Amino acid sequence: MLKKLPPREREIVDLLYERGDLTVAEISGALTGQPSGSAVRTMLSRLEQKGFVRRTDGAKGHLYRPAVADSQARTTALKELVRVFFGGSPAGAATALLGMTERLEETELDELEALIAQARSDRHKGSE
Amino acid sequence: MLKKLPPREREIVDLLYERGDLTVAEISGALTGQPSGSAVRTMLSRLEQKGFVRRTDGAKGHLYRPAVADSQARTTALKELVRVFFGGSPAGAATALLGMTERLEETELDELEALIAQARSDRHKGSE
DNA sequence: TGTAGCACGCTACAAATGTAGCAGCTGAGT
DNA sequence: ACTCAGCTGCTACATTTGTAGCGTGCTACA
Repeated sequence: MLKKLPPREREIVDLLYERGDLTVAEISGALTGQPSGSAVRTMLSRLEQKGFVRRTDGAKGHLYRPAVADSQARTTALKELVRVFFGGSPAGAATALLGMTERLEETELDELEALIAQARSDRHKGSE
Repeated sequence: MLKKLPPREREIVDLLYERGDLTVAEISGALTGQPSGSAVRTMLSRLEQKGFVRRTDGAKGHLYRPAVADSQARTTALKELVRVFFGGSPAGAATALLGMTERLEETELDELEALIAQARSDRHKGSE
């Protein structure tokens, strides 16, 4: 799990989830304090060792990406956050999310309402 | 920010957000691997030093709690997670949240719909 | 075909982290 | 008053993290 990673390694993995495949140079440039390529390479080796990132041979050098699929990582992270900060209530988290947003697209609102409608029907069909 | 904390310290702070005020013994008992009270005390001292936790004198020993208010910590964590895993789209995260849930309470669904309705009206009032 | 980049993998090392041992203080029971 | 139990704050120390320096190999191009 990502929580077990030290700060800098976590920062790198987060960056990879955010931006996708990146080279050492790109990572080093994006990290706070712009550490040397050497430093970043060491981190990446350790992350690879631990199984958090995978490497590909690209034209301009190696490319790195998270080893765990985005979708799975998202779900895990979300669950964890919900447990810690929202007493395990996804609805509470969703509420906070909605309240937090400055501006939502109309289509997004539609989509959410559809989701809610579906949750309602699932609920009635499920039991009780 | 919480992301800068090493794994074990992060684990402690998360626990405090999850459970509220705790004693050293309670923390030590709840952590993975049940580290000694000594170890936990050291961590807590460091966390206090760094300004992440605050201490209170309770009857059965010191009580520890997060220094940053829950509401603020929640928002920060949520924003971060949305940025890293959902391309900065809160609606996307909310969708994932809804889809993830096994069962939602009727009242929660109502609340969410109300939130959405309000977001709509805010949106129309705001501009365009 | 020499040489100026790049990018890479080691090696090294200071600082931070994770953990526990120990001695002291305080309150309750005898 | 004596002692035991529970907590506390140091101190110490092995391991892990974070960072950089080097020497090497491979292009591309003067």
